[in-house]
Order: sequence, then structure tokens, then C-alpha cells
Amino acid sequence: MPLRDMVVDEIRRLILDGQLAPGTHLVEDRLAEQLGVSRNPIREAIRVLGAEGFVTLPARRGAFVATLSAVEAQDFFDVRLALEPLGAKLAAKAAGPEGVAQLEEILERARVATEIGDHSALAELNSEFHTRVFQLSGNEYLVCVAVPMVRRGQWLFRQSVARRAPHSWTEHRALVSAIEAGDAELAETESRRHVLAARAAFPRS
Amino acid sequence: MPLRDMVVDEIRRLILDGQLAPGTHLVEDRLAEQLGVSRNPIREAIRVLGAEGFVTLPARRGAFVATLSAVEAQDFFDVRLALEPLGAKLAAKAAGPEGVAQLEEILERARVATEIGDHSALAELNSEFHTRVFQLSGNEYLVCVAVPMVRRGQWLFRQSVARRAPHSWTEHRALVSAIEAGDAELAETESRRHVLAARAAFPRS
DNA sequence: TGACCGAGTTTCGCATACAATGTCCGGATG
DNA sequence: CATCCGGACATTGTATGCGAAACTCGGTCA
Repeated sequence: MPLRDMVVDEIRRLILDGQLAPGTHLVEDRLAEQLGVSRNPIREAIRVLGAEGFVTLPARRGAFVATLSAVEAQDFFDVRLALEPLGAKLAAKAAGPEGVAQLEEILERARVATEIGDHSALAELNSEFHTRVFQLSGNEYLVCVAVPMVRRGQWLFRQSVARRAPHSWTEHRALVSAIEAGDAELAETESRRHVLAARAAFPRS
Repeated sequence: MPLRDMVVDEIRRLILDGQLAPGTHLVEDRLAEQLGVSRNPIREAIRVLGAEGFVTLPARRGAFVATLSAVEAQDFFDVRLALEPLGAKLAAKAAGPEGVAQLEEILERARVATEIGDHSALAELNSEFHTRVFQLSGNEYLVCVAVPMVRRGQWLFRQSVARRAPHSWTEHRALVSAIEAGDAELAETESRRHVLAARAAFPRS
């Protein structure tokens, strides 16, 4: 795996973990030293993160960790409300038994993580679940658009994970049932309900 | 404006114009020589274009202009059908008189371009129109997601522009009327109709 | 005849070096 | 005392060099 891609993953992880707070100035020299690489992979990684929306890139002034205001969070949920039900609908049509099994395996891991209260793992599993649904839709372009959105959602998810997690995974189960039954309309409905609930649970909505 | 950004625009233009055919291997040295810059801005530009979906980036093998198969085009229209009506609905709620004036100015320029048969300008104006609608929605996250999609749409648009253009701009006018009237529901409907018509007009659909 | 393989070439990935620009602070000036 | 200006510093932008991986293509062997 190219160094550049590892740098992308690492910086994104630092942002999602909150170790790089919103507004932080990403200084290339400093990151290069911290990660033990030269500035070149760092710079390319920053372009990717900029395209994903994790950092803002004012011209000639470097990169800053993006901020997520309350209004921007609502904007985010509006878009999610358009794409998630679409993904669920298509997944219900396209997912085979093996696809459903993959989703159920994630549900099982989430159950364990819930029991032991591993919030960090739950955030990861949440992203993994939604990403998997999009992948099962069979729509490659949707995957391209939605994967960065899911990652961004993980950022928000962490803020409400403790309160929301149990309900969230109940809703996930309902969605998997609809996909398993191949009921596209129901899957769409369950997905919409899930996103609406997530929006309602978000602080300062 | 940094060289890197000019390189992004230039390579994207070459791809949209068809001067860089799908599947073409983007060799960094060659591009650097052609554009008269070093490889470094080229490499960063390629990362951006990769995130936008214009080039594919197999590990350790450079960059290739993305291909758009018929099935991928249908995938694209599915996503567009989810996002465009949302943008139209929000724009109808949020756009003021000056926003409507901007749209009408684009309509007028398109009318002129249609008369003189300037297909290249029409493709540009089509992108400009849809981008503007998304911007008028006031949803910044939607803009981030949709702008690359519109650019990608321009790629497809060129293939059917000669046949579709007159109908397309009639539909645009209907959408502007709905936005001007502040009728969110009608704007959503008109937008959906427009995307469906574009999909139906696309070759080999 | 067809598949394999290895040396030469091409091309990428990463590091380093240099240039340009932006930032910030201290001092001069009204 | 506030403001404006200038220069040193910090940081980004661009170019170049080198090592490594991948591709090419001719030859060889089954």
C-alpha cells in the first residue's frame, strides 16, 4: 500500500478520533515529522481529504480541519435522507443471501460491542454497516458518492453514539430484514425512518 | 491561483472535451512536459481528479481516464434522480429574486448559444445552470457532493447535446418558473421530470 | 507452437532542495 | 495611543533527483 494512502487513513483517523480538532491548521512539515515521511505524500493526502470534505483548502494558506456547525449538520442529514433510502431500495433488489449474511455478521459484532460498551468500535461498525448497504446496492457511482458521506457521518455519530446506539441498531436490524425479504419499498421506508431518527437525536437540531 | 488548480482544470477540460479518451494512461512526465510544469503539481491534480471520479487510480500503476459504460451511466442517473429534485426543492424555498435572475441570465445565454448552434457552450451552460440551482439551495454539503456530479454529467451531456438541447432548456425554464414561484413541490417534480427525460434520451439506455 | 522468463526501459513513489508567498511582530509616525 | 510599514520567520508551492516497481519484448525451453 502506497505511503500516501496510509497517510490519508491516518490523518482521517486522527480527525475522526478528535485528536485533530476542527479548525486545526494542518502544517505539512509538522505532519511529515510526526508520521515520519516527507512532505510529498502528506500534500497528496491533503488533496484527497479536501475532496472528501474533511479539510478546507483556502488558496495559498494550507489546510484546516473542517468545522461542522449545527446548520451544516442539518445540511448533511438532508443529503443523507436523499441517498440512504436509495441505497437501501437498490440493496433490497440486488443483495443475495451472502450479502445479507455480511450485514448480519456486522449486526452480531455490533451486539457484542454494545454489550461491552465499546463506543469506538460501534462508530466503526456503524460506518461499516452503511457502507456495506451501499455496496450491496450494486450502484458503483452511488458508492463513490456515499462512502465519503458515511465517513463524514461517523464524525457526527460519535457525538450521539452513547445515547443513540441501542435504537440505531434496532433500526439497522429492521432494515436488514427488509433487504433479506427483498422488499425494496419497505427497505426504503426503514432507511428513511433511520436517518430521520438520527437527525432528531443529533444535538442542537 | 496555484499551478495545481490550473492543472486540475486543464486536465478535466481535456477529459470533458474528449481529447483525453476514456482509458487513456495519464503519464506524469508527459503531462508535465505538455503543460510546462513539474510532476509535483500534476500528481496532486491527479489525486483530486481521482476523488472526483474522472480518473481511476490502480495502486502503483498511475492514473487512467475513467470509462463510462452504459450500466455506469444508469447508476449515475439513479444518483442524480435522488439529488437534483432535492436541490430544486430547497432552491425553491431559499432562492431570492437575485438568485432567480442569475438562473434567467443563464437561460438567456443558452438561448443565444442554441441559436448559433454552439454545442460546447451549451454543455458548459448546462453545468453552470445545475450548479447554480444547487448553490441556491443553500445547502453547502449538497453543493460539495453535487458539483462533481454535475461535472461528470457534463461528460455524458456532450453525447446527447445535439438531440436533447432544445427540450432540455424548455425543462430548465419550467424549473426556473417553479423556483421563482417558490413552489418547492413543483420544483421537485419538474427537476425529476428533467432528469428522467435526460436518462431516457441517453444512448443505449 | 505456445508459455515462460529475464534484461532493459518506462514510469511511479518518495525525498530533498529551492523559490514564492503569507504571517506576525516590533518600531516609526501621525 | 492607534495605525501603518517593513523585515524576519514560517509555511506553502514548485522543481529536481534517485531508488523501486511494473511493463516490454526478445529469447528460450517444454
